[in-house]
Amino acid sequence: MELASKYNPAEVEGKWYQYWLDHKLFSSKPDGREPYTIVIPPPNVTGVLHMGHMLNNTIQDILVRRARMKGKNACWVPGTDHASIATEAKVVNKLAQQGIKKTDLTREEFLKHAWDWTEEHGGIILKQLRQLGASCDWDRTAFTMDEERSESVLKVFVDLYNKGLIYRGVRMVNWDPKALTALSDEEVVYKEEHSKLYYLKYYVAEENGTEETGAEGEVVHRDAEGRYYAVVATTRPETIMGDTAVCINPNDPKNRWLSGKKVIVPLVNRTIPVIEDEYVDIEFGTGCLKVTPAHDVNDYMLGEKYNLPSIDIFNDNGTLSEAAGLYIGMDRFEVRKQIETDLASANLLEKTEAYTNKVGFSERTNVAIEPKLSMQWFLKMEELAKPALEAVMKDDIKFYPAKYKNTYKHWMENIKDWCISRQLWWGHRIPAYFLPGGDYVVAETPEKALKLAKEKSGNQTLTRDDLRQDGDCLDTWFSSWLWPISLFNGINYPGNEEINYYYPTSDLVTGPDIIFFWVARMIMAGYEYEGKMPFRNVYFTGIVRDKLGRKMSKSLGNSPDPLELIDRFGADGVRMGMMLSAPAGNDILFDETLCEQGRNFNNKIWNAFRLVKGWKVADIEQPKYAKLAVEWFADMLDKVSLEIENLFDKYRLSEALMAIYKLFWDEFSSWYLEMIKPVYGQPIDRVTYLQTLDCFEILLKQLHPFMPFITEELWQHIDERQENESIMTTRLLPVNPATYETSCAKVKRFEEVKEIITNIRNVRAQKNIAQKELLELRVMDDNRNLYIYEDVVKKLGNISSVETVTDKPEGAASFMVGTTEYFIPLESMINVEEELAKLEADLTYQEGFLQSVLKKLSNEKFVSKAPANVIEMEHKKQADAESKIASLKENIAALKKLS
RNA sequence: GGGCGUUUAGCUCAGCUGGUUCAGAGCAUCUGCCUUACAAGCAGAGGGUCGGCGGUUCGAAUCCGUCAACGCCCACCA
Repeated sequence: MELASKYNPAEVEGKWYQYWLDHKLFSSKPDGREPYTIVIPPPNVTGVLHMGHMLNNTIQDILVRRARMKGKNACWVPGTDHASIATEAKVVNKLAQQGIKKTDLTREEFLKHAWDWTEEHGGIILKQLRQLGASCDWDRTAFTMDEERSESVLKVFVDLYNKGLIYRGVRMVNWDPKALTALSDEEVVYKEEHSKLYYLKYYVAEENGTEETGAEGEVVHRDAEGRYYAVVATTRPETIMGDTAVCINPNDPKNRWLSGKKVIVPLVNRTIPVIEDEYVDIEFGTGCLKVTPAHDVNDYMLGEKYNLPSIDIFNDNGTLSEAAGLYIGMDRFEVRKQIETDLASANLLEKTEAYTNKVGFSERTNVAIEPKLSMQWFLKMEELAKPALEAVMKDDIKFYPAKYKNTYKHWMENIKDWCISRQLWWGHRIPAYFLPGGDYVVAETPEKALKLAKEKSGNQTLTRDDLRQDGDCLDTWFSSWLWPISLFNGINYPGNEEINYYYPTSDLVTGPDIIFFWVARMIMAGYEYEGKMPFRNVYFTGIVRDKLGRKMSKSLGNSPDPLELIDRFGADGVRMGMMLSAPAGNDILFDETLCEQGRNFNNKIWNAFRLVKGWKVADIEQPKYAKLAVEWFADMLDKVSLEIENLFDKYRLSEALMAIYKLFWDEFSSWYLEMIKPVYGQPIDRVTYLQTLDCFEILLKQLHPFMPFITEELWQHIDERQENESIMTTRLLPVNPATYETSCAKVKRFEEVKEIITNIRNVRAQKNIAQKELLELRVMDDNRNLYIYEDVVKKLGNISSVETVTDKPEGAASFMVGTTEYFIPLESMINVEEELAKLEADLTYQEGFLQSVLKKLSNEKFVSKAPANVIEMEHKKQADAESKIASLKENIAALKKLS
């Protein structure tokens, strides 16, 4: 077989992916095996693959492929999310480009556009995942708005409503004036903004003068004409039209004089009361707070408490409404500028100050959130949260890394009701139907609703047309929180075979940014609807950043195109590049050189394979060095395999990969293959050859979860394979922990041999002696290891003979491994001075080391308090150092005689 | 404002319940090699006061306190 000297991923990746698909190797059906299930975090249906997906899905694929090879029935369920607000925004934009306004369309027309868009762009991302090698069971591909999922969502809504957990009411919500919808608290991101603090004058109304001023500590304002006024600090002067009170703290002496007064809203000239509440911070601004119940969450609370009127001065799109009386139709931020000038010219603006505050922005549309009173649907969370919190705290569900338990706990303990309605069209429409009188019923279908409506109203003549369905949609997360259940139809057909088999799923791999949006809610839904956790482990990935630590973003242009990376480095190379530096929960600083490293590794594997397969095989006796090598490597494989096992158990995937990387590159390629390599042109013995292929196969299996394509390609070439066979379906056999200790011991023993060889190479390098030139090796005393591995040392060191000596040879380079001394006779090639300097440096070090050990041992406290084994260790160090010093001194003396 | 986390080699990170010659790995760097598997490579080498200070201990990268820098999450100071 001829293989190119460089691995070409493009040639094999497509071929094998198709092969896997053709043979249904990703598909899963319930059977007698232990299930291993992952549900994909559904990407937005119209999304495009980015580096975050690459990381996330690579991890999932590694876990799934490994589980499959461990003999589990692995099922990775793919799908997409309708992403209500994001997709609707995209569709609105696209329509706008065609000159179509959403408001000009009926709901049905708009949804037609949205579905068209979804069909056109939807699922691209899933196709892209195939290039990465994702081993999803594609036959199970789902969509949060497909029939089964939609049905589940409505069922759950009705159920929660009937349980009294869903209610409808007018509340202060986060309003997105661009998307024209309410948002949940989680969809609001707070950013610091440099703005101004405006100090406004609120004149005291004439009718109730100010005669009782003058008390200690009061701060009273009067203008040139002697009129009294209060000063109110605000960051939002444009909301004064909605003011219905001014509030002071009853314990604030500065503002005592305002108690019981009425004041006049600037420009608006409305007279409003001064109320008192301890909510007001005495130290902030002037200690006077303007109260705008319709446009601030806290003011709303005050309004409720003191029964204040509420004036909604904004339209839904953030312009001022008729109710404002002024600036009608102007945008809120325009008004802020305008009103500043108007207030100033009316002499109602005392001053402004620079001020930095936090402003909420819509996560999706990035416009400033407007707190707004509106009628919305809410889900009560308190009861749902209890079992969900406990599950994580008790580690029934494990978080990796565990630090997110804290974050989770804090949120769950302070959970607020979830605003689940959105004023959007793209999504699951709320199954509430209004009767002509304003009453409503909640049911999964219009038919059921009609039946209920008749019962509720007692009016049997009602028809479908008399019922008006609520126009709102449900929050996207109201469907995704059911994902692990709805994918197996557990809501529609409780207790069906699939849900019983696959649920709870095994691992969830996702980003910590959606821990509340999604993870927490899935846990709640899991306990509510299945009585069980939705997954056993949650692996939180980090955020992919560029090498400067910046988030990858379109606007910065620092996000590489994943598909282009795959073209350049191969899917396996990119996968490896991502995994090499992605410990759970840590952000990964992505650098293309990581992919390069991945590609290089692929090439290394490729070439190692080329070497082995290039040998001629003969039925000759197995050389001793080869036999030793095979035995050693078997131990090495055992040792590392168990270590990898343990790392996987702890989800330390990048470390597991590194362990395999070193195993393959350093141990297998650099040591093992060099050991067994036959002399050029000579054949290899059959025994070693076959054993080497066995080792190679095990290595490929260990590598396969990380690098599926190249491992499949080479595995197919190891032997004659049947059509339908795949490395995917081979088993990764467990390591026997009982033999681990002995394997480790043997591996360690061989490390000494490696050290001897390295030292020989060093001598060659220093003396400029070519590898071809044969050398001799002398050992000071009987060394069992050397004796056992003599043939290996001879081969790799190119040593003609190894002899044990009792006297130090003269004119030889020397080195020590452990406490044993080795010599390489070189006669004339020895530079005495150089050699002396080296030995003396070593001697100085050893003496210093001995001193520190002796100091420790002469410390009475140490000797009396440290455990025996530690003291013993120190004694051994002492003895070793002393023996080294003795032989170094001898060598130095001998050398000096020579010079 | 509260909470959490991080700080170890030029870079990215390991280092679990203190104790092997414990200061590590990969990458990068440097030196020598185009040695017929691989220059996307081979053989070697150098490099860190473990963020600062203080404490506990026979012994601290590891435990405690404190300070500093950075990051993340939460929170109604207009």
